[in-house]
Amino acid sequence: MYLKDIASDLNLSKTAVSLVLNNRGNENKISQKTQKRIIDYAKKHNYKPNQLARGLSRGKSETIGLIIPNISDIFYAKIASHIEKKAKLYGYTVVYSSSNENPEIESELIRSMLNRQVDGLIIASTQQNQADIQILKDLNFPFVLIDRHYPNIETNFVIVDNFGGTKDITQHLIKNGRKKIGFITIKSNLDAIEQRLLGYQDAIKANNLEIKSENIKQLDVVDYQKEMKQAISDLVKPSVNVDAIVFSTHYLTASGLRELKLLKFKVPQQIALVSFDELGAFDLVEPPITTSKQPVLDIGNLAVEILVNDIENKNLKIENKNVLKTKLLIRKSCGI
Amino acid sequence: MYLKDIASDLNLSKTAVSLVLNNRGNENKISQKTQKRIIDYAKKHNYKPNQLARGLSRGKSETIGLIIPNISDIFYAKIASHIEKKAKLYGYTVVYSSSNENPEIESELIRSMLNRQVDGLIIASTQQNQADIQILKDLNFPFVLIDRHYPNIETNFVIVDNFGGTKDITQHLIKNGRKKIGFITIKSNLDAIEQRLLGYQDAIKANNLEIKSENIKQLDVVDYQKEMKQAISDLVKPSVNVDAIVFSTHYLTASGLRELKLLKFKVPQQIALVSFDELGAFDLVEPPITTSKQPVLDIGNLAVEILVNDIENKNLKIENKNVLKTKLLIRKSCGI
DNA sequence: TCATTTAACTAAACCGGTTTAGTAAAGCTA
DNA sequence: TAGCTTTACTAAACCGGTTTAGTTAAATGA
Repeated sequence: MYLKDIASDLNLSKTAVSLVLNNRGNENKISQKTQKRIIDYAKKHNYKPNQLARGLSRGKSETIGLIIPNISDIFYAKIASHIEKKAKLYGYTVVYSSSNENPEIESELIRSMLNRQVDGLIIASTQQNQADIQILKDLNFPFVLIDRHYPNIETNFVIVDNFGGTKDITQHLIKNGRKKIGFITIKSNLDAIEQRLLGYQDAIKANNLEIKSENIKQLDVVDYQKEMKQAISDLVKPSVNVDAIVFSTHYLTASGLRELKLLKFKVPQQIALVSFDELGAFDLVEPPITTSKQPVLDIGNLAVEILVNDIENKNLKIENKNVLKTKLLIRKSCGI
Repeated sequence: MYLKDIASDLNLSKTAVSLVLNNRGNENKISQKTQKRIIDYAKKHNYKPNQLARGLSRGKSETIGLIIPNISDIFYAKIASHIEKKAKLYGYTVVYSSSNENPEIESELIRSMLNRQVDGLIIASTQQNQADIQILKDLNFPFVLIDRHYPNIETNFVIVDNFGGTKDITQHLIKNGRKKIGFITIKSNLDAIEQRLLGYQDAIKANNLEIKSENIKQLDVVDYQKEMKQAISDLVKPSVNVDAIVFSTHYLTASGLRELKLLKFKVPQQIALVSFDELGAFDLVEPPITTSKQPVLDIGNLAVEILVNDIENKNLKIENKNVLKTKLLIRKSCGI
């Protein structure tokens, strides 16, 4: 059932039908009687407009594109879920794609989404794609960066206080008497990862402890599972002998704990540990893991609010640069 | 840069440009020289067709719609990730939406996806929406059901052997000497959930144990966290006194273990437990949890293969009704 | 009572592609 | 050298909506 069918069935023009079904009947002086006929007929035949045709002629698709590194990472999956729910409230559908941390794929995805006429983009960027972000900005195309942003481009963003969050968990270890604290992170140019390292170092410094390079391990993003073995054994060997470890991501924490268990270490008695970011069952793990939890709900909601505001030019006074606080969840792994 | 711009810049018709850029230059006898001019010019100006216009006129969108209960459930997130990767190989983009187990939302999503001219659908249905599935079938619209299917409609599907998987883990408990085995599941009409109960019961029967209704707890899908307390205390009270519990989903397992820990039960010494389906850190939990792991990679890949085969009418002989086996991962929670 | 306004519509252009049905010119055949 | 093919294109219709610029008939005003 197409618009023209309704029109011819009711002996009306496509225009009249289109106007009425878009709630513009009154302003266009279509009589109440005719409006009712159209609406009733459309409802009766369950008419739904072809969104491609609609999008093509209006230059709008009521669709938000979401580009994230990986939908199977629970962190991004949760954000995606919140984004979807919030977007739905505003009448938008979400198209998502994963970049797998590959800037070329990200670039291709951005272009492909534009060709699909998405009305706006939410991007957790690889942070190695400044060019496309700049293009989006120059085009004045609505978009919001989440989780990662480009410090030297002025954009909307919703990120997390990685520095503060990591500083918090590190301080917490120190407060509980740990003095030789290791830090395991990934090799990465991501600002978020950099900030976590700085947060760790800042906590160490602030407490008059020494920042030792031998205490800091940077693993390959892909091969971290293999490299974890070496990293842990380096940190526990007598000459280093850390009494606590800060992990910069949830998957590193899981991997590290796995390794410590294999080596029969007592956590937290011999080695305490804390994690930046949370995994589903971190409260069930033995020992339950102290984390800085990221506010995934807020990230998703805010991103959509900013984006929709931008798309629809509502100019609600929404702060468009957001650094959200993490929440410290104290559990046993830090050795209280 | 639009098609017509290329055409006028090169003094050609839109037709010629369109044909060449769709690799149909040769069959339409466009000279090699002209083809090269077009291709070079398009590349130079980074021309990308408007997908809405393309979709509208071809009646195809190169898009697959994915409808799942909840993208933030790691099980579906993983499937979504595999679907996306596989779909990309075939040149399709994925649009997803979550139904939140609400059949009305599911129905609305199916219609909305059709209006968006998706070329095919992959649906993990609420199983309370037979009507729409039947409509899709009657329309001869390409779709594949995953995770849940409608036993009395002939459709493509990729599901998991819920019966066998649950029977396996239950048998495993029995083999290890457990005799009074509880079963905690959710109240649900889902065939998958039903099959898990039957698998549990079948294992009990096959081993000449008694199926007791007091051993079986069915919790509300939404309020399971609250009801878990009561369920566990019912199962452990002296008159029932189970020595093992089978959980029918990963989140029930997490919740149940949390409760058992609160009550200071020794798992698996006093109560062993096994889980149908896996959560990220189940190997790190204390004790590590024995599960029947679902083959998420295969579910995703197969679903896309069947769907694309269907969409493109390739008629590769792909089995279109698939019941995949789960994999038993034996860890300490079952008390070996 | 005739000009003007208003109510209630509609025809046709448009969005940016694809596709059908040609066409002009060159090449080939008899 | 007229008639048929083939080559290398193109004009215009089409996809299914939205939107602009009217049009017609009735109502109002001076």
